[in-house]
Amino acid sequence: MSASASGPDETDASARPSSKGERTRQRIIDTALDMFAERGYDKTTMRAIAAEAGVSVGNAYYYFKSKEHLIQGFYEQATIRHAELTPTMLEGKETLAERIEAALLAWLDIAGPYHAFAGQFFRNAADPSSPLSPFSEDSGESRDRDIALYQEVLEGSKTKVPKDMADILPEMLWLHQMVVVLYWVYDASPGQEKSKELARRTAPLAARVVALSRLKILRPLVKQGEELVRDFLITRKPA
Amino acid sequence: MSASASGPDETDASARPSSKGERTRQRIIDTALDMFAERGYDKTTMRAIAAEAGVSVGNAYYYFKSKEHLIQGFYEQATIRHAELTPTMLEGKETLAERIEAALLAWLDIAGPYHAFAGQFFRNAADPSSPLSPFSEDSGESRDRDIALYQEVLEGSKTKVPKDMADILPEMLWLHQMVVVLYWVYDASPGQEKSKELARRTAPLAARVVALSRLKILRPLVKQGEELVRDFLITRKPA
DNA sequence: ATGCGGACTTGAACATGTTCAAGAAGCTGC
DNA sequence: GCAGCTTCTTGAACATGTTCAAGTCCGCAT
Repeated sequence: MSASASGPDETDASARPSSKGERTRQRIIDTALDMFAERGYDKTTMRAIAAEAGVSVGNAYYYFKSKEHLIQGFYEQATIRHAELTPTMLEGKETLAERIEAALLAWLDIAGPYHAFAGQFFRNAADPSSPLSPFSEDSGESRDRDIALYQEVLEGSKTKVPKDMADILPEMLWLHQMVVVLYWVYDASPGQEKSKELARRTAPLAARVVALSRLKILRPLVKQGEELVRDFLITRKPA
Repeated sequence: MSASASGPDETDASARPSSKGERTRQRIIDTALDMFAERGYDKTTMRAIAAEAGVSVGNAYYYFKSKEHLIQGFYEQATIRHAELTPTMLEGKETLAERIEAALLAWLDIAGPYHAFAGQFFRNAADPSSPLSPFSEDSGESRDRDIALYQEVLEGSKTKVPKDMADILPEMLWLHQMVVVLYWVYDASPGQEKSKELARRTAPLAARVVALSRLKILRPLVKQGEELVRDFLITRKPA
């Protein structure tokens, strides 16, 4: 939409992997993420990032529309690593509960080092008008990658899933993860242990809910819930 | 905690209703909220607020630690009006579903005019380190007022509530409201009609869940869910 | 090689949230 | 009324995200 005439193609970060510009871009974002992790988001000024990366302030803005946009790198990196790490952790896990737990804990492990600045990160992500919101279109790629991961979580398990729920379930498990992430962001316990405990305790609950959803008495409820999710959550345009 | 030596008592906004300072404070926040509603949060500069309110910039900072803190006024005002408006709308409503719906719609009505800047508001509220977060201690008063309101919603209905759930239910309904609010913040439909529809459709679902929670098959699930909420959500210190 | 067009880079200038040292105004006990 | 204390007010100075007009560099067609 606002991909104005100037500036490199921002939607495809891996355009020409080693053109001069691409290297500069990489250097800037690497520096930025390092500094964010080290001193926090707010304490890291654009001037400092530029200086450390050996470019001018204006140059940083040539590649990233705003300071917020630098954060998108974090989100992207995190979901990629999540997608890499989870399958390993899923091996040998057969029950749905175990698998959900594994996926959640994998996320917490990956995000752990960034907890210190997660709050500031999250503040920006929560602004719907920001391209960083997990619900925004710009984050679609990262989000879809993460949702697909939960499809794997489901498919490998022995739990039978009602047909009509099958295709909204990954999205719901992703939502479950978002809730855990939300809690994590607010979690002040040492090492964010409480978040891990939350993951360990909600995972079997979620699995049980899935299993129970087949009960006859619950059918109407489940049906309505399913329609609700379909109407309000899944707003993918027809490809 | 950070209530430093200088500055007026910020925790009790209604200290001395008509002292000079209190009037100035009031003038500033009224002006600010008006301007926020009119041109949005980011577009409203502290300088503009100060000018419009007829004070200096520094003076605004004497009463409000930061621009963000001006928003707390919004949250506070909203919950107060919510508490005022809802009882009227509850009159004559007997089913739990109707009552939940009424409470939700009341909130949406009140917040409606501020939707334009709700995103920016929300961004700040989502930062856990910000005193504005609905989960933060500073917002406790407003939040508790809102939770208490859901107690009323419950008490007036004919639905029987399992004993052990009775005292966590208001908190859960408040959470339900938070979800609707979250959706509302992201809602781009004209007049935020979709949010209202969401309220209308989730209200009966919530009510039904409450009713079904008495089923024997669901007892263990409900029990665990209840403990979960108790352990992770309700962190009130012993009075 | 030369020149041209676009990709890339610069840093000063700007806008705006925030701080602070200084002062004005109001109050209280004498 | 006055001294002294607190509350309140000021506006200039500062920090930092962002913009922009002007350059520099690079690859390619001629």
